[in-house]
Amino acid sequence: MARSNDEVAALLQEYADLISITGGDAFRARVYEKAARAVGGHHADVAGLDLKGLQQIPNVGKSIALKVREYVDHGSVTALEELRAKIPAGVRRLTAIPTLGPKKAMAVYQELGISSVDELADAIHRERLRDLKGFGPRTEENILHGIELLRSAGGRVRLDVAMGLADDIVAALSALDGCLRCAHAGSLRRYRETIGDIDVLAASTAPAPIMRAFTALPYVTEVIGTGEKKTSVRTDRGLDVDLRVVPPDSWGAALQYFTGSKAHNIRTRERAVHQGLKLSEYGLFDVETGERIVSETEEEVYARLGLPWIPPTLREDRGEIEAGLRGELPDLVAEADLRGDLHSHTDLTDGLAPLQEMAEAAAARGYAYYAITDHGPDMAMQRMTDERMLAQRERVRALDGTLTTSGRRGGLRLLHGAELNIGPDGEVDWPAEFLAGFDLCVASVHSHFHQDPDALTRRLVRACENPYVNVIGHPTTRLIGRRPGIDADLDAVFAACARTGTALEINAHPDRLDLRDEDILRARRYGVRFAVDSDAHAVPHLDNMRYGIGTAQRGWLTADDVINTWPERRLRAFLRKGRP
DNA sequence: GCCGTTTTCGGCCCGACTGTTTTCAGTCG
Repeated sequence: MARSNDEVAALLQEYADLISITGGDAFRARVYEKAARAVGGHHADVAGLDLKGLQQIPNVGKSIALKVREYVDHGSVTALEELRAKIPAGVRRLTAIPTLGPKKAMAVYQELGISSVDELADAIHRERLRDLKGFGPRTEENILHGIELLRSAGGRVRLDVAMGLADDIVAALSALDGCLRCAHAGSLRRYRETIGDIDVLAASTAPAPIMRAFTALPYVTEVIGTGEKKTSVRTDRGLDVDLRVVPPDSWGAALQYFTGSKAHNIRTRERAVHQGLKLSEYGLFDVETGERIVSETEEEVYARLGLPWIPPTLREDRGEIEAGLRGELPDLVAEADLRGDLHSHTDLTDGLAPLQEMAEAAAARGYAYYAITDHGPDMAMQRMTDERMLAQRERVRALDGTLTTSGRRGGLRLLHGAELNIGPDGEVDWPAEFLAGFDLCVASVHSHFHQDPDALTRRLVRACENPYVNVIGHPTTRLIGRRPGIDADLDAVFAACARTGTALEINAHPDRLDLRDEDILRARRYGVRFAVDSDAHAVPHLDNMRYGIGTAQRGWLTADDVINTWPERRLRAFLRKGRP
């Protein structure tokens, strides 16, 4: 069941937008924006907080707390309703057009009464914008072009798609003579689940040839803007790419700056200001003398601000600055910590590769253990039977320990498991006697997504209470950009996982990344353990683990939180789940 | 409207690029 936080965050963001459009105090608008983000990311449901509790949330003071209470109690906020009465919703939507911000939106509304994208396009064709101050022919062109882009709905792109393109670009630019360093930054370096555009950073003393090579890349369809230091292009992959070229000795400051997030940067720059310093992409400077203090590495920049180096996956202004100041940044789980993968398929069900190939690929990754978890019979299309599953177990046992796994003593340990289906009432494919024969069971929801929240919650909690269910697979079943997660009370599920010794999966497939980072942050407060799994249906899917680890890091997880980093003995003890 | 190692008022991140400007506003990240 959806928490009120997301609704309230949307409301506060709308209020901020309307303040900007009406020309209100820009600082006031910024506070509402910051409060919106803080509410959205707050662990507790704001519907259950009193005024005092609300004011514990950063950037929520008395005034905003009162508005939140008003919304929770009455379903609306008077101040917001008043602004909505002045500014039609369509005017706010105009600001979604690239190059058209709050000022221009207000201008066309006030001067011409335009309050929708269609009306705006029409007005441009009738040359009605010509007489407006600040609007020239290029502005019209840009707005029309922006409307086209908006309508073709580029949207955000899957993490792995963006990573592939970024790797290509970095490789191409790195090969150039004058390019001393090159790397991707931005939300991609932070492993956000979707990517709006790619930021690439290069170090060079001669930017021009790099800019030229960049705009000439084969997948570039349009140059949005180009200068000596920055060039932006559109590509045929549905992604825009920004390239920044900086002097080599600015590399650290530039990488820090272009990695973001914006909110994290604002916090670091504020810290700089309080110390009489100025932080930009060119370095950390003394305000008085203008002298550059540090700039070559990220570590130096953070250190001079009194902070340890902060991993990019934490840079979201979710408390990482405060934790850094206290020396309490988590020692994040890394891909190298993984000892195995606990969720994978073979061609016995809907996987593509046979058991042997999947196991060999796992061994090649240097895993100590690897679980085969094909679907149970409740997924009728998979044609699973007891006999087929038991026959697979024979083959798994025969293969167990026989494959040399790189960099480890002893052979790859194979675990025989299953991905069970959690039925509408929380029951799973097999009775206890049969389940007892597996080394581990993942259990996941695959259908009946639209039950009411109570039923969905009971269903997942009941699965946790099954002594043979060790991992809840892709817990919300969302598909990024295509299907929202189920509407269960996740807090109740998290509590049940912690109570019963059931791990929550972080499914590493870039379509899922489920649990998502914000849910992980909440779940870990309950003391839940996690399994970062590839859910591989083919050999190349094993490489998706990096996205699962990135997501786990965004949820502030350490290796100790993740059961498939544990030594085999500790893992097996966890999988017994307190059974006799 | 929030906040505080400049604390109850006076600040609030910084720079690149574009277009319409004769010196700068708007937008973006």
